[in-house]
Amino acid sequence: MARSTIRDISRVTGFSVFTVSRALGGGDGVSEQSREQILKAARELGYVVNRAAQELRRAKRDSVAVITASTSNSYYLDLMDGIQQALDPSEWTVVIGDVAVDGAYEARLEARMIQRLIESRTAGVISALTLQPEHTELLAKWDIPVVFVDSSPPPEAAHFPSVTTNNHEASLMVGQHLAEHGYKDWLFLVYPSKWSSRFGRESGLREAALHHGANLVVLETANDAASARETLARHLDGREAPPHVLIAGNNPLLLGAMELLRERAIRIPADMAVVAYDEFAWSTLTDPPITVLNEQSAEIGRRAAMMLREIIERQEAAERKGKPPSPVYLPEHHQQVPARLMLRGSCGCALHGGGRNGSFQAA
Amino acid sequence: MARSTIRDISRVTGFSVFTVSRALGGGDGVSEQSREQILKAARELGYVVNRAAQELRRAKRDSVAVITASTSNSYYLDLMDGIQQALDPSEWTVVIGDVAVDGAYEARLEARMIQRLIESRTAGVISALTLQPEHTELLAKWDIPVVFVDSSPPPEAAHFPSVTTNNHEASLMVGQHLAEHGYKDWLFLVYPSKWSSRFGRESGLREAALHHGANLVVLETANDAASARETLARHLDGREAPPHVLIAGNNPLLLGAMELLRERAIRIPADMAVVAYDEFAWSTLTDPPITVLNEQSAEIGRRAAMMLREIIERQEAAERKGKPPSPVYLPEHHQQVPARLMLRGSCGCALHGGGRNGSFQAA
DNA sequence: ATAGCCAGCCTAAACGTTTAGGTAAACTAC
DNA sequence: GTAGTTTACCTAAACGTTTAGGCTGGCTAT
Repeated sequence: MARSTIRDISRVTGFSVFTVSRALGGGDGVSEQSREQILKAARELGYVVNRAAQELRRAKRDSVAVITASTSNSYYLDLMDGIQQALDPSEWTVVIGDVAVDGAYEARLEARMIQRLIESRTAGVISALTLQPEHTELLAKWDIPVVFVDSSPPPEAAHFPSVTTNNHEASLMVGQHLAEHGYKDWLFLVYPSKWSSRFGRESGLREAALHHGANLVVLETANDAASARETLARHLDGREAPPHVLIAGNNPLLLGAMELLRERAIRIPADMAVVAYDEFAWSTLTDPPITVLNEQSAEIGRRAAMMLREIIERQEAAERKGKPPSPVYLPEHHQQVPARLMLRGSCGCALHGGGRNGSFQAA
Repeated sequence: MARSTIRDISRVTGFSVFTVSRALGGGDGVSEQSREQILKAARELGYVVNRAAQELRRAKRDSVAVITASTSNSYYLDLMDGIQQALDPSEWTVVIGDVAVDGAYEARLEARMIQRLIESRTAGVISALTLQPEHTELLAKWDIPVVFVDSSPPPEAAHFPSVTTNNHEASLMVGQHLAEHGYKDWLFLVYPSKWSSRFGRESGLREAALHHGANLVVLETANDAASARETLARHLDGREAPPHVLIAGNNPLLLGAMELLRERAIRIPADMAVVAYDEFAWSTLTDPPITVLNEQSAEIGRRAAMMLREIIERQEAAERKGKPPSPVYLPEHHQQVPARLMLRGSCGCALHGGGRNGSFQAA
């Protein structure tokens, strides 16, 4: 087959390479008649533009990367949905870069991913985890804007934009509800602080525990279901009775915990109540249905994507005017999205029917 | 900041552009001493290769695309895992191309995706759905190899490689089990035949129903949870009693069905048994735990990726020898992976404890 | 001492686009 | 009828790499 180039079309039609490029690109300076003739020839030759050549020549870059670790977390599916919604696929290419292997974060992969993104001159990055300081620095050096979602920028780059859940608030809400149930002995099973949402979640729970006179134990585990299960098992082995309530820091940890509780026949909520961060598809169908904090991750994704798009467009405008091409980050580029507590059976609430999906929303 | 190029390094070090390229690329023809000097300069300048320029110049392409629709199907997470395992990330870039919006397949997106893959001269494609004939033709024209997973090639391209579950076999196994329970009235809730795994699944159930003297109703729905719920609701409204057993064609359909059954307070398995295709993380924790057919999608992904890699390597070798660069597909490039039936409560089996994960495997 | 070879480096041409800058002819305004 | 503008097109130079081919000067084998 003939991998045809613009030059081939030029040869066939008799037009210059310039005219062909213009005709294909939809620019003006070509008569309608010539354009049609050129397009026809292109179709017949099976021409497809060579993106490498195109990107090399033009400054404009149109792909955006989303960096995540542990995509098995259903949180990210919604997040991606929101991002896709805000970035018209005919204009932007969204590539997702998972820096986890077997669900576990790997620093090595993060480095490789950043390198790759710079190599391909990515237009912008949405990161679902706090990147290592040297990597934000590198991206800044190459004028590639970054928006953090569900995570904060590293302290060295505090001015970088972010869209997060108001985790402290959300945890206060959780704590309030637990207190209403009368639970005094709380166990918070949580992932490492590599994922910065931990800080707000933990501080909120601490404040709530203090305020309501409850005892809070924080139990850290690696960020996957199997580790969560192991860690929780060891912890429960070391104490006489289970806590009043288990608070799972995210969806994979909840999964691991639930597997263990089922294995040990610990009844929920009779023996121990359970609440968790992260809404997920099966939450109403488990035994019992799980009370979760819904972060509206699709909304978070949508906002982050819009923010990034705006920053990139501003950057391009500045560049056209000959101004420095560094992205400009403003105070309004820090947004917080409120969360909602979805009440179901696992926290101890006795619910009759509930809404269409068997859930109530806390007032 | 200086977006430095090879030329800048050349200027700084005094070596020619050629030598710098060789030093960075790890080729020979450069003394160790010079190389170190060059690498040092590159590091100091913050040099990062421009991939567009690199790809333009060299023939070698190193990125592989996975085409899916409806990634929310947990099946695909495992599939991706398997693929990633087989393609060393330092050598290959795996990009995932979702051609669904809001979980629903869109032909428009498939066309755009194929276009994009050709534009960027992707080395190979793994497709989780039967591509449209004109698209396989287009990829063939550009000598881009394709391996189908969990789906067959279009009839026009029957010789294209594929790795699938032996769906017919698997359905016979399901049917056998349902017959053992004595169910005679089967309802198969299934996605459109755009996903070709439907054929084997349906034919197997038909054969089993015939053999065991059961009545099989096939109910088609769009491939997402919300549609499944609607479709099933309408179907149940139209009949006196629920069927003996509902067979959900995949994971999203199961989710939609379960939501409906819960809403209508149809007890499982007392009023109606449930079995489903696709293993998923929460299957043991639902109420009741779901009996599913486990297709071992990670294994399928691994095999497909290895197959694709081999085909690409063979293709490159042929090209180096001046032979035609078309990919060569062999008979052994059709593989089937057996499935396993995981027995849990929803089919009517009364299980005591089960294995560590509350499941038995059918003999 | 001569031929042959090799390591280490260079020059120059390619890869397939886009774009800056130009020209000739055809219109428009007066 | 002239000057100015617009339309439709062209030539040639980029973009940042890799690579084919060539040139040294020092080493080895005879």
